[in-house]
Amino acid sequence: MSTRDAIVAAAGDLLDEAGPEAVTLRAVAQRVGLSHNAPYKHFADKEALLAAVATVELRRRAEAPRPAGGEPLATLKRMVKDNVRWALRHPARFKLTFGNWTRHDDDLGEAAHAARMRFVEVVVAAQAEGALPDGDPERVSALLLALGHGAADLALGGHLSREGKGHADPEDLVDDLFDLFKRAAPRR
Amino acid sequence: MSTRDAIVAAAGDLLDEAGPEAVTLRAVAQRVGLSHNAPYKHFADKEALLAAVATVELRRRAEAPRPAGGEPLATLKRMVKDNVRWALRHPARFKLTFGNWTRHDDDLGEAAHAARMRFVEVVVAAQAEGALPDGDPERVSALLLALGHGAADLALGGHLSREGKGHADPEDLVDDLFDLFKRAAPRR
DNA sequence: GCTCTCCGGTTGACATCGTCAACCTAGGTA
DNA sequence: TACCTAGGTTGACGATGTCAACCGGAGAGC
Repeated sequence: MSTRDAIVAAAGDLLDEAGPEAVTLRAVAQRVGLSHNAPYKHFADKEALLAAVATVELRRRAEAPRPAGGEPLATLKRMVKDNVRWALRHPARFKLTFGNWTRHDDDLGEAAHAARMRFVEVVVAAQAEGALPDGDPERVSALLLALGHGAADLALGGHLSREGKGHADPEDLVDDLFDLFKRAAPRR
Repeated sequence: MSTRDAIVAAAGDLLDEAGPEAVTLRAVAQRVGLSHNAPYKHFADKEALLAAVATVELRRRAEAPRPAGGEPLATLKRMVKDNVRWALRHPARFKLTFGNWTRHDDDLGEAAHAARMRFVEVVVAAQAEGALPDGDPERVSALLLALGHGAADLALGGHLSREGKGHADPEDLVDDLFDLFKRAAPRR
């Protein structure tokens, strides 16, 4: 593993273990056993390092093998719920990945695009079965991703309904959306 | 206007004009014409000040009068799109409001609850007309809010489909969701 | 074999930021 | 009159991102 990769990994670990505010260049460098300025030999600045962390995270999630069997619609639902669960389990990585980038990063953009494309493929398959409305598959895919993203983000902020009456888990909202699809499907 | 309110307003203005990283306690204090430590006489720490900014923002949005006429479903769609447009026009305020709160703030929690309740009311009306599926109105409302939130957040991060083929505005996704509602409505 | 040049590393400094402690002062209260 | 307190000030501190300067060693070119 290159030193650069070690720095990225250390930053990711720190993120998980101690939250975003603990991810300081000095702490990262120390964890790798280097001096506080070593990261600057591999990254232009802190944001570039964080972009690398987000990129490996997106790639890891996109490259994980999917059990391709079963109905496309069920697979799709599983994928969206997977996204939601990932966000809830690793809030810091989730918020970093989809967070505040002040510059464009080519690698990150490409990794994000690849991750999206995995959804589009399954949407196409589901449309072929008549299980999803026709229309641009990228747009249908965006609808799914947006709902999952929003549900997870609101849940993390405590902005879903309070406990008790009317309380909704983010995964429940995914179920609701897929129920809508079923009831609106071209062939039922 | 109390000094406290002036500080909150100054922080909000800075947020709009120069982005989140420009909102430093010193800059806020200077804009109000006070010394760099004056905010501590009104807020426990920076996060408490930011929570106050988010609270007034939520209250302002919740208290804005709605043109109550027309079909509830159309009103609802307008409200969701309003949220999306607000997020796109004021990304910093949007991200602050729904962002990373490490502590609970009573005022902020209540303001957020009130804002949600405005949606629930309209959902109830739409359900009474059969324009929305039955089921817990808070949960249907959460579905709407989550989609709008997710669509706006992804759009801000450039995570919706690229320009050109398959490109989807966040408002388009709201339209798509309401189309689903129409096709799945109990009475069409 | 000698020299030169980078690549990756180090040390030290700097401005800025959030925060704390101490002090000050005017106005209301006992 | 004496006192307390709300709101303000100054000055300091440690942490952080970043910059500049230095440094050693592995190759490339002669």
